[in-house]
Amino acid sequence: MSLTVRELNLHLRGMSRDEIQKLKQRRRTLKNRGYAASCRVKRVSQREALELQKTELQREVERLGVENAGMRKELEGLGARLAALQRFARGLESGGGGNILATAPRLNTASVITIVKSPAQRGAQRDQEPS
Amino acid sequence: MSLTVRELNLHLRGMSRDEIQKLKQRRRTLKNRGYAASCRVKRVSQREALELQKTELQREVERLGVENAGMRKELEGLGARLAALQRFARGLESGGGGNILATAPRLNTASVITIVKSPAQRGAQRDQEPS
DNA sequence: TTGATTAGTCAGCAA
DNA sequence: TTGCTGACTAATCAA
Repeated sequence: MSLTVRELNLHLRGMSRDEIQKLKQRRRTLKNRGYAASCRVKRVSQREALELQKTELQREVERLGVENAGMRKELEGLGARLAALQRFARGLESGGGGNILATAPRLNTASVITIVKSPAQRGAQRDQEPS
Repeated sequence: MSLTVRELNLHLRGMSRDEIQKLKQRRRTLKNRGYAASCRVKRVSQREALELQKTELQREVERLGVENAGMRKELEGLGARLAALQRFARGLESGGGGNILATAPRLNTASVITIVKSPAQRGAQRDQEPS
């Protein structure tokens, strides 16, 4: 079966035309059988590849989603801290030029420093409204 | 061909056993032809569905990636603003209890307020160090 | 019996 | 000629 045409012809000497045609057809049929088989194998492996890609993409979506949620939470926390600082700074401003100490006493300054120094994970600071 | 067995038998009266078997086989063959066809159709539509899902997932990954990059940038900006505020607050602290004005004059207070008031999209404020 | 699926066969296209 | 693929057939399995 795995002979070239030339090699095949070598073995075909001294055969009737009919026999030769029959043999060639047989050869073709056997080859076709193999082609059909590899065609099916290809079909299956392509489907599997597609499913694999799909799974990987799903994993990627999951990963990005988690990362995304984490950053959203971080942004929320930082936003709350900035808002608290903004309220504090407004207090300093509204007190007038010369009397900062009245509206922003030593204690408040320290608390701002504390807020600023704390890393990132406290959403409760949103509630620290100075009224 | 779309008759039930009962309906078929009605038309089978007065036929030789051979003819009946032949007809039944013919019926089966025709049905098989249909089954094979729908099997191929199914195979194709499943593949298309898989490809569609893959495309949608790729789009989702792209969307999440963009959203992700945006938030990362936002976090960066907020972080810079908080750091600047922290340096300012440290300046207030190190000046001692009674002399806040010396280390945090009116001008600096105003600049902090400006920083705090601006929404979110300016990365250049990192350079506004109160010194 | 019916419907689905697999493997083998042939037709027909493309390289 | 070779290789691939669609459609058909028969065999086989599950329901």
